Amino acid sequence: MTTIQDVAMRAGCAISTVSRVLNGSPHTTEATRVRVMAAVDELGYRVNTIGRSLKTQKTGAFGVLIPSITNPVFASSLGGIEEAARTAGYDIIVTTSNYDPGRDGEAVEALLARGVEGVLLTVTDPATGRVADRLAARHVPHVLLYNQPIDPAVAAVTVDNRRATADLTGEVIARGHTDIGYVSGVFGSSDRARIRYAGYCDRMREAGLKPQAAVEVPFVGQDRDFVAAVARFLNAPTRPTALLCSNDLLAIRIMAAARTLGLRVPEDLSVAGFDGIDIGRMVEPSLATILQPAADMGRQAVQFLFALMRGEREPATLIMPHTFRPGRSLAAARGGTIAGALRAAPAPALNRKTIP
Amino acid sequence: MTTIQDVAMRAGCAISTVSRVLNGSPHTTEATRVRVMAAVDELGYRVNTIGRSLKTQKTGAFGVLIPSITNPVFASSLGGIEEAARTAGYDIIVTTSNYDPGRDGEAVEALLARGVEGVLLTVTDPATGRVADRLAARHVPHVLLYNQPIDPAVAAVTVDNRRATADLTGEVIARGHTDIGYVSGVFGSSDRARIRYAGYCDRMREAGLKPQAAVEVPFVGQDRDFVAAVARFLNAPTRPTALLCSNDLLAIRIMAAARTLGLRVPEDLSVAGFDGIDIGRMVEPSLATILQPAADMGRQAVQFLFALMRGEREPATLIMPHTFRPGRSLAAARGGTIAGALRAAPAPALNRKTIP
DNA sequence: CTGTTAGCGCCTTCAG
DNA sequence: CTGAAGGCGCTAACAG
Repeated sequence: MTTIQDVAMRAGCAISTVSRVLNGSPHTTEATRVRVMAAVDELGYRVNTIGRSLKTQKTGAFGVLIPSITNPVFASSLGGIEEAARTAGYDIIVTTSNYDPGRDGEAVEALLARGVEGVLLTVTDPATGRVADRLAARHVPHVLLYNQPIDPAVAAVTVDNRRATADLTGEVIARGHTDIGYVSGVFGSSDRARIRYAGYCDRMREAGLKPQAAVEVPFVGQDRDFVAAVARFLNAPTRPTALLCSNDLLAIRIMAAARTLGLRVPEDLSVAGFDGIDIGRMVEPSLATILQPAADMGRQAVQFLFALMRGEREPATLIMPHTFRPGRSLAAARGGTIAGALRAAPAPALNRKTIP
Repeated sequence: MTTIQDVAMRAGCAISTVSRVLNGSPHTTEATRVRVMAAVDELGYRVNTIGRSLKTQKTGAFGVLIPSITNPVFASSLGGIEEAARTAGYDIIVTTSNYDPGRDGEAVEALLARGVEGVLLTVTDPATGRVADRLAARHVPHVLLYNQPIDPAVAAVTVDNRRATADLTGEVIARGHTDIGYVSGVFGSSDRARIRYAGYCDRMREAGLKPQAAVEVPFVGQDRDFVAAVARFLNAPTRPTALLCSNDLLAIRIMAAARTLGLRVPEDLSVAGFDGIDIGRMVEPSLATILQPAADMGRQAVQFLFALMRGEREPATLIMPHTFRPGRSLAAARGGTIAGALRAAPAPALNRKTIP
């Protein structure tokens, strides 16, 4: 490894001079600058970031904590984050919690020990986890992403999940549906799921309709178990004509499960999601959903974090715009009655072969 | 910030003693151990990784370079990598090249400057990029992921892309297709695409069929442009009855485009992909593809990297098993002639509205 | 404008 | 078994 010392010797000057040249200090002669750069080239020298960090207390890196990398919505935001970070010359250290509240805490500790200058996080639940508090206690700038902070003093970039789901519910109602169900991931592992459900309830009541109890399905797990779980309520006599899902991945899985159960989407069941992942536009039928600007939210969160680090901004909640993206999965209600839908679907016969 | 010094004072001992306790050195009394740990707890002390790194020359982090985070196949492998790294107490620094060969080099430099102990990379093209050489020159352990190394002395974890595509082509041929096309991303930005195409050619020739020229479509870009590009060859009188795509994402986009053009999959056109991303099982029709164990490949690459770092293994190419995953997108050829397929699809009429 | 010097937080011989 | 001291690579006063 070649150090700044080697460069200094080669260039015939002091290490401080080399340091100045490298950091573009104004007080330096063109001649020495050239000499130093030449030495740098010849020796193939590259600053040792870690030596620098020890001195400056800056690591040029920040941490990112998300529930999962394989959910496209987080992958998208991570893509935006990575791009914005790289552009600013920052590195990112990526960790996942896999929706495990306990791991949120561990992950943040690890990030802190590594000396990240800031943290971007999507926690399992800001209400119970309180990881943001630990960050605040140690004066490490941080921005919540997707989460809706409990404490307004913590910075966040999100969409108005409640309003967005209310809007989406409105779209479903506008298509003549009155019997609208709600399926979500486990509430305990996602504040978004809870908030979105509240938005659904808002709009249902507003329209004089009765919000139905949310069906929580374990999101991760084997395909077979999932289909079985879904079958349990899709085959019930109370099956709704339209189903809102707390996120797109869930919606897409539900559509696949429905197909397995012999139900046609949207003829027998309309489905809508939330997130606006790309894949939703390519599936058949295309998925109606709420589009949140994931990549852009990631970029914005990075900018916000930098502003926080520079002390240029105070924590605040930044609400990004959401839009309704129509899709063939959401159609007008036919007849609009449960009876009609049930008649159309030969449910019982097909179920037996999929439910153990 | 509380340092090891503070702990030493609080515990009434020397810094070195604290260090020994923290690092589990055997030469230490139970009594002092307890005293030190108490001090650590009371002060909420956490080792400063960067101070330690400077001394030990170990950062406890390795770098990951992939083309894109938003392609599910890379997201999956990244998920596996992250998990394996975390389990081993390592952090990962993630960078992307966005399929830009120039950025491969930059990214590796940045990783090196940060002092990563190793690097996992999927480069744009190992033939032209030669980034692995730079890593080797600086004695930084590294493992190629997905890439097929030119130089057998560089470690790699991949599947046998050529053989796998040959297998897939065999499945298509077995279903009665003889007119089989190949679509891929730009060859210049993916060695996999080239190698897979070669596998297709192998099997076609073996079956006495004429391999068709690969159609390279720019993978990134607007939806409209993509459909237009695809329309150009899907509407040609020479349209094949089956289409092999160099990866799943491309295949799924092609299926969506085909639908837009009024073609039915698989009735008018069979489609197969490569990668085995989850979404492929949920789309309608489900996508026939080659499944490569992405997450597991990521994990294996991490293990390989660790072995390399410990000097326990020599570089080698680790070939992971691939499997054919059937899907409804690939059906038996009907009649098996171009004419039949053309008759079935009302192509010309529908095209005009999608091609500018 | 440039060189000297003192650490940043930690680990690790080397004495005691 | 424990303490003292040097130094990892670098930056930032402070002199010159």
